[in-house]
Amino acid sequence: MKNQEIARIFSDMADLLEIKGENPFRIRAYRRAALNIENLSTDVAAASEDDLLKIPGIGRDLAAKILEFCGSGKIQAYEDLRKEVPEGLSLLLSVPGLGPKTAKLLFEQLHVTDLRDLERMAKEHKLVTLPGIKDKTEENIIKGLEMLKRGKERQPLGKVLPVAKEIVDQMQAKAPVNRIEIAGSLRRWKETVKDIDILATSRDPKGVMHAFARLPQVRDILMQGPTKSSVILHTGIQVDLRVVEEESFGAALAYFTGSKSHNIRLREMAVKAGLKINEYGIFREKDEKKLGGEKEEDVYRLLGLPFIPPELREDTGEVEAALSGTLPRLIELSDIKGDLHVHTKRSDGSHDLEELVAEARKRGYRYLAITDHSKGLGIARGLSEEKLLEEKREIAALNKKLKGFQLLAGVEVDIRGDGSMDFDDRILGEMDIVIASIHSGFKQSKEQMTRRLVAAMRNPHVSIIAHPTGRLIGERDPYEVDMQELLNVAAETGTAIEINAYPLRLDLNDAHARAAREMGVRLVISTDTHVTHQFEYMEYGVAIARRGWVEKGDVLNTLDLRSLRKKLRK
DNA sequence: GCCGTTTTCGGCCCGACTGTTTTCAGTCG
Repeated sequence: MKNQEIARIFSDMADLLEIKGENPFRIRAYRRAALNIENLSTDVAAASEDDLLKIPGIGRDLAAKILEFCGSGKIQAYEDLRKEVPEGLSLLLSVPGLGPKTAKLLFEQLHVTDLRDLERMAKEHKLVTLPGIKDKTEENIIKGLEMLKRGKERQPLGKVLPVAKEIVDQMQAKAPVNRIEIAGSLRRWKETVKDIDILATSRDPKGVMHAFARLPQVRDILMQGPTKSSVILHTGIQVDLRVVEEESFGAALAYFTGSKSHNIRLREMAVKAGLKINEYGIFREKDEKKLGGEKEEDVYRLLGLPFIPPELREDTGEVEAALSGTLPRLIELSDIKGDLHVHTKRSDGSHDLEELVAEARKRGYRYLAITDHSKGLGIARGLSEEKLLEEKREIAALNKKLKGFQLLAGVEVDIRGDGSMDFDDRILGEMDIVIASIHSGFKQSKEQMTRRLVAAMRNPHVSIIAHPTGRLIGERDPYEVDMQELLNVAAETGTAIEINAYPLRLDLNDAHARAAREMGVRLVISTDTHVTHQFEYMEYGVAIARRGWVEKGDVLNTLDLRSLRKKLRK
């Protein structure tokens, strides 16, 4: 997919245009286009001009630039811009608190062209010679540079969400808050997040701000006003807290949940309808009369829209779908009837069958697939043929004792480097469920990787492909795979693709899940549990599915056991 | 640069906080 490259170029172009002091609306058009392309579920390289024009925020000009890039590998306008604005200057924008105006000023007056120049000048106390810059601004730039060095990149959802929940708990205990909720990209369950956004209501906003700044996790206070504060935690993550009145809570929650581009769409619609939306409510334009805002639903209702769930609010077609009454009925955690990817201590898990069954029943599940690793995966104590069949017999014996719950005897069979399966068909044919996945040869070419996965899907015994790109968010990049081809063959062969709910995997990701669904590919959501508390990760998997517009009917492990067994056979 | 049951030209979301300012520009979300 060329999408990410093109998105990055458009976003870079926006930065360069901003430094040049271009028309802000033109800049916004580039940013919006970048965002929409980044979140697109289909490959722009395969799109015609007509297809491109259907993408929100893409008009004649940007469509031509995309086609130019797909044809020649570059965009002339971008190359020209880069010649005009010195390399490194757009990097200045990555310094928190330093924007395009200051960058331009620094370049024109002091000939600063990169971060090293900037740091040297700031430390030599030269920045204060510029108009509008005094000691405090210079200090803030030095601080911003330090923050940048410490790294402020996006962090995985699974690491940040528990931190956010802990802060909410502490605030509830220590601060005079009434309601308090996590908002922002965490509430949208984005797979990585840049910061934590929290919204609260209180009769004593100052008291809330005071308590917030004194939380033990706080390393640094970035700003603190009467209703809004930002801090940095010792872990380096930024937390923004906003306090509003009770009667504005819904409007503020909508505003603070974003995404930014979704909000802009709503506000544009509001303007056209003679309304105004801000974080305090929804107002009639002519007389400023407040029409609503206590509940989040008010915002959508007054625009004539059904409620749009937070996971969909990315401006990737959800507003259009809401307008035409075609929003999906998203899958919910309670729809999940069982987990189809679980390890025992026979391979690299920590529990025996009875312990896993007890934990699954506690969650209201009706079935569980036991899928230990295959023999070739020595590092995970993969099972030999004999051990696997022994486990199968044990499962059969246990099943006889269980009421209203069944175990499926399965295996997570390794797809070898040459595309062959780590067990032969005779063994695989014995199992209730066969998951195939890749654990080695991550560096192979896209063609080789795709060939391995396609070979697995064409095996009549393989019902599911697990974690199909092998990524670990923030730790290991996805391996190269032709996703379009993978999904084509999945649809053709009836092989289900897994959304792995382990928070560092979340693979399929949201965009791929959406593409899969549109192509009629069967999905499963599984936790890959090795230790029982990991069953909880199901909510992450369901969230990613929801971000991919996935409905209950798209997911096999929402079925009862009978129907599931039928669908697992090809 | 995009977009259109107000417009093919002339609009384009809205507000908090900071610092350097006597009323506002810059930055951020």
